[in-house]
Amino acid sequence: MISVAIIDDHKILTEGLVNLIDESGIATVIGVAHSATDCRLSLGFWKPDVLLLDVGLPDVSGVDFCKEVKAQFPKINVLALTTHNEYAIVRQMLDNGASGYLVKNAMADEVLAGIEAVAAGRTFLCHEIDLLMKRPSSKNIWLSPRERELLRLISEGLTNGEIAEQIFLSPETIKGYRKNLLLKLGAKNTAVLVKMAVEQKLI
Amino acid sequence: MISVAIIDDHKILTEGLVNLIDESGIATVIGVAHSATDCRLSLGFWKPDVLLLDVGLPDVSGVDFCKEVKAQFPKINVLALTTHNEYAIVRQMLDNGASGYLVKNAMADEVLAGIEAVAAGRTFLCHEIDLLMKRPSSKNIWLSPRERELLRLISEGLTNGEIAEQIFLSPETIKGYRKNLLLKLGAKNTAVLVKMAVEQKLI
DNA sequence: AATTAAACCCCCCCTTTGGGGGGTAAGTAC
DNA sequence: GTACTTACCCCCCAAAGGGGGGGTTTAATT
Repeated sequence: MISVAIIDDHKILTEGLVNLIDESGIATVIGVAHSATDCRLSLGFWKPDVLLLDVGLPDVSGVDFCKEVKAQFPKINVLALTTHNEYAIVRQMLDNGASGYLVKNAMADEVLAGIEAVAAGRTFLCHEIDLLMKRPSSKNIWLSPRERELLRLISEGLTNGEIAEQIFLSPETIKGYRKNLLLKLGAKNTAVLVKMAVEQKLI
Repeated sequence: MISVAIIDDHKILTEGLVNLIDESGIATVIGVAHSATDCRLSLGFWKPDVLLLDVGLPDVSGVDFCKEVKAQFPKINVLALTTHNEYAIVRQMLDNGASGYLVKNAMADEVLAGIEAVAAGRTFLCHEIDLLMKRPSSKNIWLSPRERELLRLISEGLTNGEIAEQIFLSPETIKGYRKNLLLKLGAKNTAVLVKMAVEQKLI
């Protein structure tokens, strides 16, 4: 029997999930938390095989929390369960050690299949995310850490000069990054750049 | 007994909701749809007292769908149930005829209280949204239709000249709107303006 | 009926920033 | 060895944005 812990702030959803999993016969829910803080207190005690993790937690980002969990309990297999279907989020979760990724409108059987797969040490992506990750790479934008930092500063409204001051570079270098970001994202100008950054959760 | 229809693409959530409502004794679920298209086909037949409506539907915006439903079936009381906690979304839903608004991490009893209230013709906001709507109005930004249109065009990367051409105004007028938007949203420049627009769902 | 508020529209001047076009070069990961 | 990241530099001009100044129409409040 696979032991599962759930962390999600949507109480109605977790209730449904507990039912679904407990009645499946393949797994059993040994704990539910509604925030990362709650979870931290109990996780070491629960020691679940699989952790169903929402990305939109109220207190910390699920992306960061995944990293934290994997660092502390490498044996726990994290299965992301979220509404986000953006490449950047999936990619970050997987990079941070998640074993699988489900979108919340997935079918119930995909949840069970995902739990089984990650418990067995395999990776699992639900159908929608599998398609997403296999798209032509031109649509799946990935930025270097430095580029993400620049994009964040640009989105906050800093000018090239202000950014240069803040990260100790020449304004000309910042300009270079800016050009590159526009090119990479295919954005016409800063407005589109920022829109894409927020919409695609690049920052 | 209050009759309730649910429209939400998160299948696990709807299952939980059906249980919750049916077991409450105050209401009964007479139909579930996973998209607006599905719902349109059945709504006239179901004729529910209350429609639990998700805003993030896969096919159309819940905001638009609410308007559509209220136009066709004014007697159905729409209760929004969604993850969005942005002022602009709540405001639009209420303007489009919704009787209540719940965020998805609300407690189960708030869902039932909401159903009871809107079925009785009252309006209902869950605690979190009630607080949100009562914030000092400086934090709850509301734009005129024209301003929203301008903001949309700016976010799409059009220059003042291009916008002027498209909506048959002088570029100077566009400039005026731009200034006003920056002032109204307290944004330093276009980058911040666009970021706020996307994050606060103003467009 | 008069006032007010808000949305809506237009014009001037001026400075800073953004963005298009070229480059170069070190470090490191595959 | 070659591809990627990070880092830096030049010129040029169109656009954004800060500061003024006008004005109309429409709806609500007094």
